[in-house]
Parts: sequence; C-alpha cells; structure tokens
Amino acid sequence: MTDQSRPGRKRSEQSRLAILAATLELVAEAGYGALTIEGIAARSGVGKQTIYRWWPSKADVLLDALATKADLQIPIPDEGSLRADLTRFLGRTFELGDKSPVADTLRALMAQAQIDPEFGKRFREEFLFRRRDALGRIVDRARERGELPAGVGSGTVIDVVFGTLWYRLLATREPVGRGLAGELVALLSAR
Amino acid sequence: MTDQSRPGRKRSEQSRLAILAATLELVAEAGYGALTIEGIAARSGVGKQTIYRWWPSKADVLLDALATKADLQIPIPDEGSLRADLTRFLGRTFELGDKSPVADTLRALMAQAQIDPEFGKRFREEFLFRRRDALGRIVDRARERGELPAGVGSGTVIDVVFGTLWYRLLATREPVGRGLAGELVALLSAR
Amino acid sequence: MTDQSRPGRKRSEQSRLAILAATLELVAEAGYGALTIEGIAARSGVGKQTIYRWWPSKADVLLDALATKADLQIPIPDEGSLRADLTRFLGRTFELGDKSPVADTLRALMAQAQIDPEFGKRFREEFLFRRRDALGRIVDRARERGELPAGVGSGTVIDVVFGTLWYRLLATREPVGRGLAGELVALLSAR
Amino acid sequence: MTDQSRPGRKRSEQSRLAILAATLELVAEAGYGALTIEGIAARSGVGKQTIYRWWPSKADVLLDALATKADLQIPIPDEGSLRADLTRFLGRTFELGDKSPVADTLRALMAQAQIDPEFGKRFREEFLFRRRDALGRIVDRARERGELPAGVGSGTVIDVVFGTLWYRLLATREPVGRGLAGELVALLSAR
DNA sequence: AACTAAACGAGACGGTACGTCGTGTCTTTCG
DNA sequence: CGAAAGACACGACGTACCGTCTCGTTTAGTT
Repeated sequence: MTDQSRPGRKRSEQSRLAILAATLELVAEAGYGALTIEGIAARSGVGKQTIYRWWPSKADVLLDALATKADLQIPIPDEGSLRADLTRFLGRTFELGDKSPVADTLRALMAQAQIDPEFGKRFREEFLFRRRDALGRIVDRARERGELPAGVGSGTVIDVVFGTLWYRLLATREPVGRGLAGELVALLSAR
Repeated sequence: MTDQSRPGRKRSEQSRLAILAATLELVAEAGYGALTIEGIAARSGVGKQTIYRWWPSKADVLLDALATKADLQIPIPDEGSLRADLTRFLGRTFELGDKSPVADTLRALMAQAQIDPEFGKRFREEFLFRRRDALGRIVDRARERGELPAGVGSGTVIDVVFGTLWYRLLATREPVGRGLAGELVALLSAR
Repeated sequence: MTDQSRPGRKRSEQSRLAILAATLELVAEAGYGALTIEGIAARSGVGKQTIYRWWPSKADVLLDALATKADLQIPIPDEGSLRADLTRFLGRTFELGDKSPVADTLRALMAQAQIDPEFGKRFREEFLFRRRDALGRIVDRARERGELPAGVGSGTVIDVVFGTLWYRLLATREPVGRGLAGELVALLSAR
Repeated sequence: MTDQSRPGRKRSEQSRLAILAATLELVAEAGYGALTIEGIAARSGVGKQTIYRWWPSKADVLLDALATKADLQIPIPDEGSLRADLTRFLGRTFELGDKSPVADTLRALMAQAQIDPEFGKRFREEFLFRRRDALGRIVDRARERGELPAGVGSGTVIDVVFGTLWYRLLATREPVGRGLAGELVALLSAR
C-alpha cells in the first residue's frame, strides 16, 4: 500500500533511531525549553533536512521518541469490577508517568500542544484521545454493570480521571502516588 | 520601604498600560506562539529595555495583562452548603474562563509554566495556588459540615475540581458549560 | 582505443542534449547567478548524478552548451593585409558576441573562471588561448609584412585587441559595434 | 546633513574595521570562492546581522575593505606630455595591481560584478567609472595637445588601456610589468 | 537654578536558532 | 550497468528575536 516499491534511496532507519535517541537525551539533560532541531541534528550526526523531511516540528519528534521508547499502549483490563479495572489502569499509568523523564516529556508535549495549534491537533488525536478511548471502554462496562453514580456522564468521569492526573502533573507537580487511585475509585463508585 | 522617594524619573504608567494592551492585542491576533517582546515594544511604541526592566519574561507580561484586564479575584461564597457554594464558585469561574481570549491566555500561561521553570514557579504561587486556597476554604467548610465523602482528602477534592476544568481547557477544549458544575457537585457530595 | 565497445548501457545522447538545452534556458531566464545543478537536473528531467558523471562543474556544462549551440570556431582569414584580416576577424567575433545571450554567457564564464581556479584553467586552455592562437596567426603574418608598429610585441597586440573587446563586454557593457574594428585597425597599423 | 544626530546607539567603528580586516584575511587565505558572510562574522567576532545591516552583499564588503586598505585613489598626473602622464599613471596603477592580494581581489570583484547585477552596477559606478574618469582627464589633455592619433575616439583609447590591463589580469594572468606601459604609450601616441 | 539620577524611545550590538537551498555522494529500482 | 529518483551529511544562506548595551532626551527629586 504505502510501501509500494519506489525508486530512490530508502529512509535510513539508523538515522531515525539516532534522532529519537538524541532527542530524549537532550530533553533529559537540559529540558524541553533548550531543545532545538539544530541540537538534535548535531547530537545525532544527522543533517537538519533529514529531520525536517520526516517530522513537522520538534514536538512531533519528541512525541515519536516517547512513543518509540516507552510503550505507551496501556492494556485495557477487564476484571469484572470498576474498582479492579480502574486500579489496574491507573496503576499502569502511574508506572509510566512517575518516571521523571517521561513526566517531563508529557508536560512539555501538553504545553507545546497549547502553543502550536497544528501540533495540538495531532497530539490530541494521536495521544490524548486514544487514552480517553481506552478508559472509555472501562467506564462503559462499569456503567452497564450499574457501578457508576447516576447523574454523571461517562465523558465527565473520564475527564475527572485524566483531569486529576494531568492537573497533578502540570500544576501541583506532586507525584501521582498509589493513594490517588483509591480515592478516585471511591469517588467514582456508585453509592 | 520599597517605594521610598528616590530621585530620578518615575515609572511611566502610560507605557505600562500601552505594553499590557499591546500584549493582549497581539495574543488575540496571532496567538501566544507569535508573541515576542520585540513585537510588544513595536506595537506599544516603547523601547525593549522598558519591558525588560519591569518584567522577567513575556509570559509575566501576559499574566500581568490578564490580571489587570480581567479581575481574576473570585469571591469565596458562603451559602451554607457545598452544593450552593460550589455551584456559585464554578459559575463565576466559568464566566471568566469561557471568554475565548481569557481561555486562550490561560492555556498559554499554563503551557509556558511547563517550559520555563522560573515562570512556572511564579505562575503556581501567584495564580494557581491562590485559586486552590479559595476553593480550599469552601471545601474545608463542607468537610466540617460532613458534606464530603469519607476516604477522599480535601486536597484531592480540589485537584478533581480544578483538574477537570483545566483538562477540558487544555485537552478536550470543550466549553466548560453549566452542566459540569452539577455533575461535579453530584460526584463530590457525600452519599 | 577509447571508444572500444564496452559493456553496459551507453551514454544517453538524449539526456546530454536535454541538459545542455536546459542550461541555456535557465541562464537566459534568470541569469548565471541563479543557475544550479539541481535546477538543470529538474528542468531536463535528469538525475543529478548524470550531470556530475560527465561534467566537473556547472560552468563546464555551460561552456559545453555554448560550444554546442553557437559554433565558436572562427575561421582565420588570409586576405593579404592586416586591415582586411583584422576587420573580418573582428566582424565575425562581434557577430557572435553581440547576441545578448551569448554575451551574457561569456561574461558568466569569464567570471566563474576567476572564482573557480580549476575551471579557470580549463576555460583558458580550451577557450581563451585558442582564440589567442587564431589571432596570433593573423598578427604573425602582418608582422612579416611589416604592417605592425615597431616596439610593440605581438603578444601585446593580441592583448590589446582581446582586452578591449572583453573590457567592453565586462566593464562598460557597451555593444561592441562596427566602429571599434576600424579604430583598432587604425591604432595597430604601422604608420 | 547626513549625520544628523539620531537617537539610538551609534555604529561601532571597531566592528566595522574588524569586519573589513577579517574579509581581507579570509580572501587571502582561501580565495573569494571560500568567502562567506558566516566566516567573516566568525572571524571578526561580530553578529551576522551587523554585516547585513551595513553591506548589501559580501562583494560590497570586499570592495569596501579594499578601498579602506589600499588607497585606490590614484592622483592624476599633469606633466605636459601623454608619454609622461601615461607612464606615471600606469606605473602607479601597476604598483597597486601587482600586489597579489590586491590583484586577486580585483579579479573577484570583477567576476562578482558579472554574476550579481546589483553589485555590478555599484562596482561600475563606484570603482570602474571613477578610474575611467581619471584616465579620461589625461587623454583629454593629450587630445588638446594633438598627441593622439586621429580616427581613434577618446573613449576607445581609455578602453584600450584599461582593457589591456584587465585582460592580463583576468585572462593571461601575466604580471602587468613595466614594459607594457611603454608599449601602450608607443601604440597610442600620434605618429 | 543647578545638579544628579533614573526612566524613556531608539536602535546597534553579539548571539542562537530558524527553516530553506544547494552541494556532492550514496542507494535503490527500473529498463 | 546507465539513468531516474530521491535520501543523506554538510554548509551557508538571510531572517527573526533574544537580551544587552549605548545614545540623546525627558522628568523628578535633591542640593
């Protein structure tokens, strides 16, 4: 389909990996604010053009690097109760988000999504909404089982969960510990 | 103390206002990503030095502009019930945050707070934590009245409320309508 | 010897001509300053490598294109007098050099010969010195007939003739009209 | 007039001189083909913008550097005879043009004048035509004294002199020695 | 009234990074 | 195996802003 055999040199996988690796290193070392395309190119031994050819912005490189390194795919548990599913889902999410370099990167991406509208669209569609969909499945099943309080839409439940997580990440910068999972479960369970 | 009468020319209030006005105009016209100190100076007919003299970064100018224009101070209601207090507090908050230019500015500031650690500190202390404190009073009173579910800390309640708001602002970009207030109240009330 | 039947595909005459034609078109359209190998390849529908394979620089392509298009070979007249020979030689030269695209190309080549020493060497040997030799024959015959002023070397006579032509081309950019031939003849004839 | 007192920082003479010096050094070391604005800025410890602010192209920087270093103003002699005036004028010219770095620079400027039409105009008006005017005075006086051959216009005389010099510089690259002056005088004197 | 001191608009300065263009090379596929 | 297509590392381009630094000017106290 997309990989029909075209003439011409093929994209260098080696360069691609070097770019992603260099990007993560640089963000870890000096923060997203100091990340530059020029710097990535220099560190990875690549021409700038090679970066511009394949990614529309440095935030996209970073998102790609994050996705390639940390497998962001979180399995959707199905254990028969909201309590169990949510605990497991959040536990897995915390595991990722608590690693400081991953947390820093997520912060930077969410920030850049606000400042660069084009990237914002991609970030929402390729990252945020996928996570929403995953949680959505869990919530839908819980609703069918009658585990959710009436008067609170499924969308809102999802917003509350991710909202709290992101708020801790962005605003209070407290580690999103184990306790939070229990509190959210308590709050969201029908009583 | 600080404002002891010193010799020399006084700070020009006219320049200050021109800078803040120009800043808001420019953000409204082309977005925060296109905001530059150079542009603010040109638009407001001011030397760049005058901006650097009084604000540490362009985000600080913007925060100042926002505070000067929209009164961000939200009164802390005390109507005797969590339901009433929260509804009123959120209603007042939505009023502000639903005006698109204000929402855009808040998004930009939260974004910049992630990217520029120095500004992040100021933004948290001078803006985010003040809002938290206001809501904290409401929550504390509700707790005393036993209106809150057990097993959920006051901090978490606050995180849930603001988290949901910010998440809608930053991630889903849905208008934070009236309905949300009711849903949050329902969720947070002891049952 | 050199054209022994070698294995492999033969050089494509079609590509060669397309390259030369494209080169002349591009110079005519936007000037030598805007001429690029990349542009020639694109215009002629040829891979860049094909150009690099057969010419050492874009100036060489242009020189080749000029030689292929305008026959630069000027016959050496022998009419028995310096006056007649020189008039005829210069007339034929002017015919060529007054066509604006040819003049522009010559200017560009002489310029590039100054900037790129490698090409300079080739340009001198393959173009400039051949023209010198042609005029040299005329001058030598005139000298034998005693038509040249004493005290002026043959080399200088040639330098004066070509120097004046090139100077008009490069510096004053005046059309090298008919009159000039007469004046040069007058100046160079023994009196 | 032009130097009316304007607000703002003044142009830095130190930077200007550093730029001109660096330019000459770089041309001398690696040739005009390797001269870059970037290189000049680096060598002179100046920002690129400072160069772009004051000169329209690197050739203009070089022309300025040449004019500042070697005083290109050649005095117009008036000794009463074409022979004496011309000998002196050419002698002074040779002195300059025989210094290899000056010769190389002149070659490069004349070349660039062909490739960049904008610079070409400036080079002709600010350099070539001034030299022509100087020689023009000498020729005019000679004409009044009847020292020039009839049938050869003053403009052509000038073209012959400068043409021969430039041709030697650009094409044969022979040193323009003393002998040439004598031969030109012989050729141009009425007989 | 003279003096001092700070803030002001203007704008040049040394820098850094941008995103683009062209170079010359290398790799792949096709004829 | 030549030739198209096109990716690659590299280097320079010319521009935009950064934050700093003079300038000459204006405005307030302080002597």
